[in-house]
Amino acid sequence: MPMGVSIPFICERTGHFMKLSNSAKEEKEGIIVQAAVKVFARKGYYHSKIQDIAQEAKIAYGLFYHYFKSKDDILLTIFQNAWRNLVKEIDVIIERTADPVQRLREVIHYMFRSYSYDRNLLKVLIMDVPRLEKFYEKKNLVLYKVPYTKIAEIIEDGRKAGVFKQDISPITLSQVLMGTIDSIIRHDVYDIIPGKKEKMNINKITQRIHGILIDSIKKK
Amino acid sequence: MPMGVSIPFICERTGHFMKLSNSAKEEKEGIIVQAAVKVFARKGYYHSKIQDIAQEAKIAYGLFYHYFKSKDDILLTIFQNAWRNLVKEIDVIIERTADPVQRLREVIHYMFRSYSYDRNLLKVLIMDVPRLEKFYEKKNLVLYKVPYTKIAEIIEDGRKAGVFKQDISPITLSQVLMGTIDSIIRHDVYDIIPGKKEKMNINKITQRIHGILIDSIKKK
Amino acid sequence: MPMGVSIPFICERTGHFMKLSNSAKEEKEGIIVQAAVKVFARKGYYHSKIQDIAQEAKIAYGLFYHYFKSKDDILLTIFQNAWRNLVKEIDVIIERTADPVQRLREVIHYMFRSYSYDRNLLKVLIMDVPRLEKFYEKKNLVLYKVPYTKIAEIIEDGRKAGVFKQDISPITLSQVLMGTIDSIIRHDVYDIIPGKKEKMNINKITQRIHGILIDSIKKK
Amino acid sequence: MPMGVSIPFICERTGHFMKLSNSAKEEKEGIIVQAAVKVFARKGYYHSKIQDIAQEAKIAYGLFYHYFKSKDDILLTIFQNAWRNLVKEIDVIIERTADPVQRLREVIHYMFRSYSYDRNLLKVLIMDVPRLEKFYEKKNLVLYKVPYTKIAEIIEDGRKAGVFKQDISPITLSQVLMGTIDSIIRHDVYDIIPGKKEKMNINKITQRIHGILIDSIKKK
DNA sequence: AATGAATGAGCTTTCATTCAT
DNA sequence: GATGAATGAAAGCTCATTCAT
Repeated sequence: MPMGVSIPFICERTGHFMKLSNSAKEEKEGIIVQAAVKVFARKGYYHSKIQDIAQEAKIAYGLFYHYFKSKDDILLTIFQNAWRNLVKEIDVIIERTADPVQRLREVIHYMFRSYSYDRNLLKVLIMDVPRLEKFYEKKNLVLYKVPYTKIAEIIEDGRKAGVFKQDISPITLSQVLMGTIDSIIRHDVYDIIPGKKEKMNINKITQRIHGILIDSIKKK
Repeated sequence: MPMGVSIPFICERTGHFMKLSNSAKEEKEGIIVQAAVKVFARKGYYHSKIQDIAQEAKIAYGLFYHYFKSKDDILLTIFQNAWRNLVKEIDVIIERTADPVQRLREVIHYMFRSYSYDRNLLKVLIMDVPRLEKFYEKKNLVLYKVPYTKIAEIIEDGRKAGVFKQDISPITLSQVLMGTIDSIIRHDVYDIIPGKKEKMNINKITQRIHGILIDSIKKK
Repeated sequence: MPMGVSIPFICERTGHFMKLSNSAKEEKEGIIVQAAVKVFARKGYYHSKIQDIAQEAKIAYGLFYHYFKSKDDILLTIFQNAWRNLVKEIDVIIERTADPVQRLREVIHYMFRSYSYDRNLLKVLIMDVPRLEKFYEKKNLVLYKVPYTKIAEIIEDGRKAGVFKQDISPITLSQVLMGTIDSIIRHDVYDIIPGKKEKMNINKITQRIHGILIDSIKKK
Repeated sequence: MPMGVSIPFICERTGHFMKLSNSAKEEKEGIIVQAAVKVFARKGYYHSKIQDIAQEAKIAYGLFYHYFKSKDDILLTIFQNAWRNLVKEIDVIIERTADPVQRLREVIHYMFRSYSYDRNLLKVLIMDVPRLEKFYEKKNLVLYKVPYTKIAEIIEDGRKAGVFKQDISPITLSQVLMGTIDSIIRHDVYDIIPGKKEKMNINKITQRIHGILIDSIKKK
């Protein structure tokens, strides 16, 4: 399953991907993370200086190190926050919705909605996180795989319920879905660079992707 | 369409992605490029030093600059060579095969075959090229998009020929296909890190992906 | 005369090198100084952070600056306290004992006793104080030289009293004595690093050093 | 035995403590080492910047790292060169001179001569080397102890030959000698800081130290 | 073509010190 | 007194690139 990929990540409740915490400490942490996402997206991780992040966050750069151990550390934090939100949201969808067809639609819609909400974050997740050595530590890889597994489970549920065909491979289909979304977002991200471009039509793109997938797996 | 993506790139004739040139100059150039791919794949572009490449190629590091203008330059060269091979191969498939269903199978097979042949190159194309500023120069973006267009054309041909349904979006389906392949390879690349792992079963994975796609678009 | 050297410094009355003060302020000050000695001995002055000292003293690091002007300041304080104790103790010995031979024995014994009591302090005096710029201010150099002068006076007294030979150089002999003690302690300090090692036999080492010195200067 | 101490180190043949090598590489290395000694002596190891050394050596500071792995590395190199010269010189004296009394005189004289020749080096050895963590690696401690052992052997030889008293402790006397020299030089080094002061009278100081030592151990 | 010495901008990180609370 | 967030100067080290040989 592709990573750095079609990863929605906003928290639906807060509309934000960092916890808006009460404690001053966590609030400032959130400000710095937001700044980092912006800067990383704009210049790329390796071309971003701590100074850039500090300026964006309007803090002295020394303070960065009060909140994060290192540049790597904040990138990892970004990944973990985003991914945990994604996992949480899929869980919410599963709980709220019973129909597998509808579940998949909601997952797809959430992903595009999240991307649309903060393209920068997705760009960072796609482009920068996978080159981070620490990303490949077991703990992170385990987290990374959770959404892929959950989607496969949705499909498997549908198969058991007789809604989907019996001869499908849920895990492959999970990859097909995630890969497709990834591909679309990625392409969008690449084109974003020059700046122009109207925003993606979330409803339309969701409809289309969902249509293709369901077409391919729904019992007829 | 995802880039840095499911991009096969070996030249079927030579089994290699660099021209095996006659001139001594070009031969050495090829050796250095091969070394660079290996090093970039292992350490990532930003952690790779010219010295590392030189060592891998068994040359003095100063000599690197006789063959390439800069570190950026060689990464761009890698992208261009790979992509041109991909384009060429799709053209060959189109010329050799008329049936749209079969064409798509061959394209998919070629991509996985290429990946299987040199995982390092794919890893570099996926992970390093998209972070290179020069990649976003018009010339390169144009080249980058060609395979996506060509696959869309194959699908469009199939539609016109009445083999595929009429109400499909060829360009979206091209993205679905490329995204899926990307997703699978990417996942494989991530897992590669620890080292072990048996090679992907090319025929099986081709069959499965092709099956899903065709299932979704073929007239019944 | 070597500095940062064979300088005993405990106060015989209190068994401690800091005044055990009544005021709360001075008590906390003493705790911090003790912590600093420990940390400096372990990591060296330049590798010791205020934070380390604060942790060792179980205080917040900001509080350090309520008690000391700067990092330099506390090191200087350590030197001055230690040295004043040394001077005071030599005075006590001179007052209490008349025989020059015995006086020297007591001085030697006190020095090794002090070292044995707190190796850390000696290590700091030997290794860290002499690299402190402020140590070379006149005020401190004057203080530093006092013990050397006092020992030379003891020897000069013995010469005048006819106990020691007439053709000796008291100041040189003071250096011989201090240098010897310094040398032994220093060697001990270096070896201390790995951790093990039984404590120095104070009586034996005193006897030996005293024997050599007296042998060399006593009238026969 | 004190270290960072009374350590002569010039090579009598070349009048220099670095090998004056033929190879350009080693020559430049020597220049940088000389510069480092000068700078370390002037500002202390921790206050010396690589930039300072580079300026003193008239090189670009990046070049420093072509020749030395780190700042620590060059300090260790200084120690090792100096100490090897000291060992070598003691060997030469032992070979050239049979009489233990004379041998000791020559060792003492060599040490003061070396100090007189390059006070900076001694200052660095005394003040900076012992705070270097790597100095305490076994390899270096072994090297460090060699001169102390060799001097003890000279004394032991004299004892066996019946020139010195039978009831002496050669290793303690080695410490007495080295400690004394150390003490004198150290004191000199401290006073040097303000700048003035006439040079030490090598012959006179040698005579005096040698006299005290021999007085104490020679059979009468 | 080949070598590797030379250059120096650039970057992360550390940490003493200050200060608002 | 006590806390620790905030500041920013400082410094070690890296490494792409140039160039003399």
